[in-house]
Amino acid sequence: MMQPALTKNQSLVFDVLERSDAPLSAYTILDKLRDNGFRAPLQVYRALDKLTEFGMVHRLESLNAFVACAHRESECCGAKSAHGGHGHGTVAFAICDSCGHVFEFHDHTVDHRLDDWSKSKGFKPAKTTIEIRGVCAKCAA
Amino acid sequence: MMQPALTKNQSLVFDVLERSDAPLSAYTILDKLRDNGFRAPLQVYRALDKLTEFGMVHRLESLNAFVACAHRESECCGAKSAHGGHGHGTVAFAICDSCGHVFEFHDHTVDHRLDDWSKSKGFKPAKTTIEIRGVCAKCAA
DNA sequence: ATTGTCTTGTTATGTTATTACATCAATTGC
DNA sequence: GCAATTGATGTAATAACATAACAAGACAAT
Ligand SMILES: [Zn+2]
Ligand SMILES: [Zn+2]
Ligand SMILES: [Zn+2]
Ligand SMILES: [Zn+2]
Repeated sequence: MMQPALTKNQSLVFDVLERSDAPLSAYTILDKLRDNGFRAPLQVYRALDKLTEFGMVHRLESLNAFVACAHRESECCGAKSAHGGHGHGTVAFAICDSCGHVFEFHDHTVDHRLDDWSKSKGFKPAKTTIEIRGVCAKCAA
Repeated sequence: MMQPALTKNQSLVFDVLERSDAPLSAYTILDKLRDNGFRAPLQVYRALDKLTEFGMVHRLESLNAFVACAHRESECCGAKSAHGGHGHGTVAFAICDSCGHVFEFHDHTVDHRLDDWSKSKGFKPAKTTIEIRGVCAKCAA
């Protein structure tokens, strides 16, 4: 999917996420945007839905929170989605429970193994979630 | 962790989950146990916490729901937790969005790759979530 | 019996997400 | 120009998921 120019609300939500160094819940985003005219959760959820669809934002299922995509094209094997944009395949997250920092990475072997399992069972995967909760190097020190 | 005998509430919750062929939310479990004297969410959540701790129940993060463990010791490489009981390491789930059936499996290679990533970054993993949402063979047919 | 620990019951509250409906703006076809 | 369509927005109400706080009961160890 090619991503069109962002609407006003989408831009506001994305900017908030990009400036944050930890995942934010939809309601936290809402609070941060009250001064910009946001009054209801739906304004946030609608923007998040689109941004997620564009691949610019990821939802962290184990946290019920959202992060701006931190995928680095350069340090990646080149796994892309069929979509346009900077899209990517399955991505994994390591989430520090101490400082909240999220590391986004891609592992081709992991993808491949999960694909193999799916193929062997005739399971048709649509979306895969991989999240490692733990403590980052800095916080563990 | 060795698992002690289950308490009354823990048994009731576990039985409900074991009889179900799809994941159940805490509130659905609550409804099913009204006739057994359950009146409040906390009665369910407390039991679920313990059952999860014992490794008898898993929480599906992408669904906010719970399943009884379907781990087959026999078809497993032998990855065990340090705990007693039938404990296991990281397990993956394939969840059919059509019929709700959940396939629980373990892939040693995947575990190993994620461990490698953690080690390389000095990240200390505590709990890993792997969930594949899609459509099962039966439903895709 | 007293203490400590674990489980339970109950009420209230907090947090996350969606439904329903009205409105507004940009685009397309005539 | 002027419908008709489509997509974005605003607002209120509600649903769904989860925890805090406190009281009371069960049970074992001393
Ligand atoms: Zn990304
Ligand atoms: Zn950290
Ligand atoms: Zn299991
Ligand atoms: Zn199915």
